[in-house]
Amino acid sequence: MARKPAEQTVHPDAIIQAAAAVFHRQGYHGATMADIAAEVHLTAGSLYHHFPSKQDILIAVLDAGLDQITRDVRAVAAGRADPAAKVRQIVRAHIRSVIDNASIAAAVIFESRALLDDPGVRDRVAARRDQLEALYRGVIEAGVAAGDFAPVDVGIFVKTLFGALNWVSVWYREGGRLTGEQIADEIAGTFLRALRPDSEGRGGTPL
Amino acid sequence: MARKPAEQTVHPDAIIQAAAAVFHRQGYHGATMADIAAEVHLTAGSLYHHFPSKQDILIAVLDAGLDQITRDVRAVAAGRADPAAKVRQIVRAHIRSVIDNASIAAAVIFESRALLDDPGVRDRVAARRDQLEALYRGVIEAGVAAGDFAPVDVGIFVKTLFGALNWVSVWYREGGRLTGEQIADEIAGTFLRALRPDSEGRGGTPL
DNA sequence: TCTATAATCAAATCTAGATTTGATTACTTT
DNA sequence: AAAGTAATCAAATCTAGATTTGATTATAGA
Repeated sequence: MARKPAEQTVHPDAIIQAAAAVFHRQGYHGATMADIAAEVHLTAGSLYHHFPSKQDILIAVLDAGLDQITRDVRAVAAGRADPAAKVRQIVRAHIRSVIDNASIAAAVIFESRALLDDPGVRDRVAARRDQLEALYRGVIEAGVAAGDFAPVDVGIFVKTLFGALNWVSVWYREGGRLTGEQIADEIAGTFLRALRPDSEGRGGTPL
Repeated sequence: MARKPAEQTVHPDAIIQAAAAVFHRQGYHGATMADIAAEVHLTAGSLYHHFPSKQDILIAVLDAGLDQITRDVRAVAAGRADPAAKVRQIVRAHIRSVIDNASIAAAVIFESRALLDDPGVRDRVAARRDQLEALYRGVIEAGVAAGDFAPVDVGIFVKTLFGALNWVSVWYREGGRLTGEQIADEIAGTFLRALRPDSEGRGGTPL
């Protein structure tokens, strides 16, 4: 009783998307292979033809999410806009990423913990996160060094920014009061104001 | 083969603490009743003498966490310091709460999702979160109304602040470069700078 | 067309782990 | 000290759900 020829063959990416959606809805542990399979009209067993295990599906989801955001942020960081513009662009990119791929982003943020046991995987994901954080740090440091930004504690500032941006995936709802763009601008504004050099300017090149 | 008389009788709070620690380490679903029991030198079955189910233990953990932070924040919000001082105090209280009870705080932030199914519980926890958020909102709104703060979008601002503060529980490590107090001050500083009324002051009572 | 391979499915395995059960013993009360 | 209650334990239940297994069939390539 087998079925489904070529046109119905499922692409791995479709499974990743489907899994992310189910993880988002029910959490990694709350998601069964059958749930994920149903999303792409397969049976649980068939998933093993595409991925060796449930955990590997999660890993694929996380990789996809980190790939995407890292690519976007890296592009901004590498550009030659001034620091303030870069911060604005990064915030936009981050939020766009969180909103456009809400499920995958949520997985990166909330489900990485599910891999806490496997040290190999855990470390790889952690490393990728650190790498992303480093991009942010670079931009802020450059701004501080140039005197464009107030002399904040860059480590704390970046983590603060990260938390605020990631948290968007917790509360953002399609069709809410503001668009993603507006939210991004509002948040970017908040952090850019926080970075304005002190008016009681002593030190740093004045604007 | 039973044991352990009075002195070894376990207080429910001890179980809550122990469970929070295990949840923190392994996540709710990754934590077994045996793990939690071991933490307080009991066997899995004995836990049922104190809590009707694993889920009820999680609920108790979440309640404890929300109780604590809500109490602290409410005290600040109700006080009559000026808005800026209140913001600083709230940030301190929130971070102290996150750091002093890292496990419980992490549970509130990350494991609430484990209750997504049970609508009754989910809604109750959500309501308590909203209630906490409302306290923050009130303080910011008062400051904006008084002209002490720039006219930010309060809804977004509060969520941004929330995200930043909660995220501390993700990265904070005992014995790190900065103390909790220092971290709180740095973060409070960031948000207070973001709230400074525009220097190009038009409208609002100048400082 | 014949054959190998890929993609599926239904049904069987297997296991971890939550919850129950039935003692057992310590403490408290009378 | 007898009786009742609270707190434990070890061992048994039970079930969900990940993973395996053994067919089955469509499509591609020879």
